[in-house]
Amino acid sequence: MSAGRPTISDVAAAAGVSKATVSRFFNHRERLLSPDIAARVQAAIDQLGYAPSPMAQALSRGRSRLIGLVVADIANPYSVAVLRGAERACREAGYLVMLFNLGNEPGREREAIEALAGYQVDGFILNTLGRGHSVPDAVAAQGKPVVLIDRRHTGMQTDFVALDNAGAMAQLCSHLQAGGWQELLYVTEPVAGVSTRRERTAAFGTCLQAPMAGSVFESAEGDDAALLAALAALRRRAGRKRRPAVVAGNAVVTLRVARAVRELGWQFGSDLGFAGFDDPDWAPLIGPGLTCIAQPTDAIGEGAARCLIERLQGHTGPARRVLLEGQLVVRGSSAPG
Amino acid sequence: MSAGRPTISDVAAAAGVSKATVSRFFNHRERLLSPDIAARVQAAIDQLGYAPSPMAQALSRGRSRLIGLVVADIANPYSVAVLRGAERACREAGYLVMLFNLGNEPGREREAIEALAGYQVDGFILNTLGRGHSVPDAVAAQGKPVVLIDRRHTGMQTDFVALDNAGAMAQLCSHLQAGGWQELLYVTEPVAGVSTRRERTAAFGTCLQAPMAGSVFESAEGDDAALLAALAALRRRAGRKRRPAVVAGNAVVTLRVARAVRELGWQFGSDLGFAGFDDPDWAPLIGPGLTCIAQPTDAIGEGAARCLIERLQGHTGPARRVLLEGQLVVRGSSAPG
DNA sequence: TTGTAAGCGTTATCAT
DNA sequence: ATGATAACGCTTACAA
Repeated sequence: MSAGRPTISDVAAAAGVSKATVSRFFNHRERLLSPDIAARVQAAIDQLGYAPSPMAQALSRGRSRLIGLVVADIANPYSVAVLRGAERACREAGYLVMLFNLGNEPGREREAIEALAGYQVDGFILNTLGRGHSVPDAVAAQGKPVVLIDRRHTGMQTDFVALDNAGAMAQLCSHLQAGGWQELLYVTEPVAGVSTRRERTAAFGTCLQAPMAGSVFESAEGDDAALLAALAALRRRAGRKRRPAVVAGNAVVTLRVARAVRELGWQFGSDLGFAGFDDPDWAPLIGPGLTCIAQPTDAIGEGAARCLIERLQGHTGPARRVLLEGQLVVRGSSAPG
Repeated sequence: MSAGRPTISDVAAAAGVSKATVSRFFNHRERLLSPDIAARVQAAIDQLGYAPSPMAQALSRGRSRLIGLVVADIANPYSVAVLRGAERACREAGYLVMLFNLGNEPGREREAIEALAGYQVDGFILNTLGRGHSVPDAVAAQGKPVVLIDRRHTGMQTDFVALDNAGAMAQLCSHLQAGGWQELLYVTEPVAGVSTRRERTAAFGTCLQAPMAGSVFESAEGDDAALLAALAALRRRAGRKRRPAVVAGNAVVTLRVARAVRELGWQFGSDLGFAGFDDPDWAPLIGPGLTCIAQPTDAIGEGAARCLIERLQGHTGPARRVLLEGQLVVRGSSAPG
């Protein structure tokens, strides 16, 4: 009766009622419990410091009020920022988030989904690596509602929340154009199989109306020499009449570009223009400050959580696509000249 | 028999054996199961795609193979880096980590610990805010093993893993001294009640043997004007014979100092020396590069996980203090002159 | 070596 | 309005 956490039986005994009554105290108090009994139960609960076991509840109810959140890489500030928004929204709706970090290791999605499913999560929020196709299968197997963040998967008709990539790219390019930066290089992590990267790259292509010209460079980790060469080529292409600028596909790329520029001894805003996706907190400190698209990460996370919770509350209907606008933060790296 | 996940009963039925036999297949296969029966069970498992429910197992066993990890702020790269190390070590030992993020909101520790305890976590790894004293109580109430990361709590006799703060501070100061930076300012987040900050501040004091001189400035969020004033005062104090340098207490402070220096129009490495705790990935990009102490975050997380798992495996004995060495990364901000 | 049955801490369906 | 009692999916004596 006393070792470990008190159970519903302990409370029932202490209050001199049945387990069912104690359970009702938590679940249907107003509707069907007499005030004096309720008071006795309350007293027993306080005295013992009782709290229901979520695990036992989940087992019995078949629902856990747990939401499974899979992130591609917890070390990536974007993932973390989104995670924060989602976690807060879930918590406010009475759900707890169970987190699974893929650590950027490919092929762990299935493991993640199954581990989470084992804990009877009621639904999934997925910010996956985006490659491979184990995700659709694994999710389908669970038959639980899902919302995708940032990266879509072919063959999955689920809710999807992300930045408006095309709109953000248009903002970046027209801003650069207005500043007189006409020879662009879009630097992205390897595109293959990742929807976000594909979309941004495609949007970059459509932004290249005359007088703008541009090309794309895929920057892989550790491949710094190639990036240096690409930047050198960019400036050569631009010559002395057209100003060269880099558009970075995300904060990881921004860091690589900043390192490269430093190594080349160039100055942002004069030797090379810059504007990129994501707005890391160190962006104002690099050279004259880096112009960036700040993603509404909180809203993305919150939107995803909302979508999922609506589904959990029975909302049915076609898969939704929620695209949120980025905010252009102008700094010296894109100064007109 | 078929809706939702298959259960142990489904497998038992399909294999024509009892539930107990299926259970034994997972838990005591070698010791007490005949090969042919094992094969039949295996076949049924494969056919149905069965996996045991961790929740039901936890309920039945009283142990969950879950470790509760509380982090002060998931947006803080230090927390995240430690988390990664801990998570990996736990996973390799067959434990899953259940994460609770305090989001830097004071007073949520108790909530966190109780929520985690509800899921029957076998033990806790705590990287808390460090203020208040709800933590010791809440933990004691659960009677489960605990290891503290980075911040200690008075009145808790538990394992503790952290950076060797005194050693790291000594490295920073003697490095600055060697470079001729003799007038120091230690900038820290508000010290009150946070053991790490207290220890580093104290260590700074003991480093100030002649010819070194120094003082301490507590920098609060949003209080930029005061920081600017403190830096100006530092340079004034130094005069023209002694070179002034800042020691930053962590990456958050480093960011603030970098912003302030930029605003003042100073140059790191000449107008102002710098060396700080934590080595964010943008440190090489600020001015001539910022000299930093890189914390062994992976090792800290892993060490904490190991400590806890040993306790879970029955290790008993006095509370341990594991202090790990930081690594000094020298860059231009502390250049001798 | 295998099966039976009683738990683990809840909720839900009956009665009363 | 309240109390038995059977689930929920699993483990573990105890029997056989």
